[in-house]
Amino acid sequence: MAKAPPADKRRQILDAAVRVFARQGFHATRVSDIADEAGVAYGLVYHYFRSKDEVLNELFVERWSLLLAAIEETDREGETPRDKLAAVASFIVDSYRHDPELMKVIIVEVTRAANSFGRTHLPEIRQAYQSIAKIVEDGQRAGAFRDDVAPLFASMSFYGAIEQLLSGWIFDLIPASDGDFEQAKELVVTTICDGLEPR
Amino acid sequence: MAKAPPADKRRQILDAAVRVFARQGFHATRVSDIADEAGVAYGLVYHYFRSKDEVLNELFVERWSLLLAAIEETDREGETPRDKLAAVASFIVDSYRHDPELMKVIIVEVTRAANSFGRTHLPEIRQAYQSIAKIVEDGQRAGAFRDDVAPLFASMSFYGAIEQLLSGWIFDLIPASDGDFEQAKELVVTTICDGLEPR
DNA sequence: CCGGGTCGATTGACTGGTCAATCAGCCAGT
DNA sequence: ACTGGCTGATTGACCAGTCAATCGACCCGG
Repeated sequence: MAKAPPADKRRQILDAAVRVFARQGFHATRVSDIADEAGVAYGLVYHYFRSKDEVLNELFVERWSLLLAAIEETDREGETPRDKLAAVASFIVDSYRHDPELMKVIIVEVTRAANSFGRTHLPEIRQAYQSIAKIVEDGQRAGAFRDDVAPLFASMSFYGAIEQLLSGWIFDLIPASDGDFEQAKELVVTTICDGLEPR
Repeated sequence: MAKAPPADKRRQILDAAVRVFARQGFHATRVSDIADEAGVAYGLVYHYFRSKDEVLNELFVERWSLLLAAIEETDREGETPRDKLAAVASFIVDSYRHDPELMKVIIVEVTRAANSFGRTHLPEIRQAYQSIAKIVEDGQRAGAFRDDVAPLFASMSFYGAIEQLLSGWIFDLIPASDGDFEQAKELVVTTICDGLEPR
């Protein structure tokens, strides 16, 4: 059997945590729930992580750094500002489509929990808003967008609109077929960009 | 001293709870914190409320019913769909300007905590989205808005954009002068409405 | 080829601290 | 003296985090 499966218990614990956090919420899950879901002893969670918080931490940082990287790459490679915003919206929506449980945890327990857990990560979250704001600002400089709105405000609205749609899917408030995902992307980009067009 | 001040202890407790919840977050506040802040004995909180949850409950219901009423009145009295959406945006932003602590609690602890506490209130929250969606739908029927977007999606984006701006103010991510409040209202209404205009 | 030694991974019973909620009674006003 | 708003010490449950013990892979010397 060679080395056999290393079984990477650490990963196993993280994946289990996503499932349990998504199902019960962070506060309502006991560390033992994570261990049980992972099929692992209670203490092992503490072998790999300093605390329950650190598990969520790790999940957030892993995912959010991908988002930040994606936004910045988009900014570098994209053609028009509208294209860039469309790519960002697409990335976020597709992230949800690809792994709804993880995105649910990120959004519900971190991004939208800025008062409790999310407070620690405000800088990283802010970074995303600012990267998007930069896209808007460049668009203004290039004359593609009207320049009488603060880029950061536009960025917050844009991100907020997307996140609200994700919330709608997460809590079954709006339909979630493939067509719906595409329609949502288009809606957000169109409304924001048309609204930002020079008068 | 006549009847003296009835001192309405119940109200006193609710007001204190707003301050403490805003400062520390719902989970991090102990019932004794509320009692202390209200200058009242621990047990009295339980004289007026069945549980700590019920205190937050009460705060949310009080405020949210005002919002629902405002949206529906706007819908009845407003002229154009755009006017109606502008009035809704204005109401929400002014609610924050008038009582930031209360709005912080409502948003952070209920509206954006749909996984824990907010779950109970999903129906009422959903009701707001649907009332806004109705405004959009009427606009579509009247030919003021393009009709190839689901009204509920537009409604969610609209509300999400506003709520994100409130979050930005709550957590000091964006400037909050009177001018900023007005600019934000205008931004949200303009972008959403222009984006919804028939092509 | 075997005994035994090392060390990290793994286990789960246990502890300490935290709070929500209770309840037995106090006292001011009538 | 009775009633009901009011008091705050107490209790009981819960759970994050600790830790002492076991396991098992691998190595080394005889």
